[in-house]
Amino acid sequence: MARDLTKEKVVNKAADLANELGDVHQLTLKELAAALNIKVPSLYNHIEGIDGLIYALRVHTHTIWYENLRDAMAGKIGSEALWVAAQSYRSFAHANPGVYQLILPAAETNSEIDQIGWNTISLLLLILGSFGLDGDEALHVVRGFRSLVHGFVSLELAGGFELDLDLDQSFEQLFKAYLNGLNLV
Amino acid sequence: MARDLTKEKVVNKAADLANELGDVHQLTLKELAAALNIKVPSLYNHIEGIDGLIYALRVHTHTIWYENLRDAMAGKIGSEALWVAAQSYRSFAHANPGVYQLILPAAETNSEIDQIGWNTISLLLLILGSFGLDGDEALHVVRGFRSLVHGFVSLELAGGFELDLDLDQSFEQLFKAYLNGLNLV
DNA sequence: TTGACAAACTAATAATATTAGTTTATAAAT
DNA sequence: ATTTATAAACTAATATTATTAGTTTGTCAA
Repeated sequence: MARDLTKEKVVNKAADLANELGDVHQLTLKELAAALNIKVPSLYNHIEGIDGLIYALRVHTHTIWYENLRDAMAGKIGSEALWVAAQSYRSFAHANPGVYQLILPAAETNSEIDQIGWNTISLLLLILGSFGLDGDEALHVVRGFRSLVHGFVSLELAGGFELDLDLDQSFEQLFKAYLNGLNLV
Repeated sequence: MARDLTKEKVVNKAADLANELGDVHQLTLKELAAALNIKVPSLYNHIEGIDGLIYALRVHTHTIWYENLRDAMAGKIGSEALWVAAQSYRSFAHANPGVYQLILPAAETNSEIDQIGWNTISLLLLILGSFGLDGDEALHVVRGFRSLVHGFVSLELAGGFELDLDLDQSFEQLFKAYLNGLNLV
């Protein structure tokens, strides 16, 4: 039959559906196949079952995450670049609520995904270098940065901040306090 | 037959198995029933299917989380109390890697779980009050505290910090920098 | 001793994922 | 133009897990 369906289209559709559902693990092959107007077993021509789909979505998510950050930071320097990175990370999560969680490493480590993740971290190290931070010191700060942003964003997505209190303000205050505490203002 | 099996025992066993597996969503009723030496349908005498089990595990996790924090903070004041809270939170996650994620709110909000969660947050507000922090200012700081600790801990549990760089040191540095930035040292 | 009940059981059904084997449309080669 | 190879669809069958229905059995209290 050879329609014009490709693995990329399957993965993109899966990402869209996951984002609509708000959680990638609620997506079923049944629903994905229906959205593509094919039968479930036909999916296996493009992906290796549900595990293969999740793996492909991991790669997809890491890729757009990296590209997002890279583009947002282009031309920015110093603490402004770090703040832009934090905001871009958060926007990325808002735009991809269903697959966002896939940027957490999975049990099976893999060089392809590790590579993209490392590219992303390298972007951050580059900025820190412009502050004169390097070596272990910079690595500790990158861990701090990731923790703080990931923590805020995942609590936010899960609906963990219930009170009627401005989220943008909470985020900015957290981030600025951390930078301030590192004397990187 | 009326054996001495109770809902509490079922939930505790499920938590143990989830922690062994490292992820509560990998636990099956099949495995749980086998561990309790009963057949799968017999589980329904104690829990309402897998959704009911997860719900009960949510309550369980929130409860031990709260008790853990409360006990750790007893008698502590000021910034030491905050640091103890952060460490206790992290230890809690280490000891409960499989169910830890259940402290994130679920889609369906519920007064029972909300209540325990609120108790936990109240503990933190109490300490902040001793710094003279209250109102919206304190609530922003609680959000920051939760974000930072949750982010670090979930990245750590997922294996997100791959490099051979001391984790305790990264955590302490992140936390202290935040406090420092808030001028709460 | 009997009767009620809770909690176990077996058997059957449903939903999803996966595998096996078949058909068909397209595109290249004769 | 016809044939042939192949990729990608399909149907049918199987496996796994969860759930429901209906039955049996052990315990406790009347």
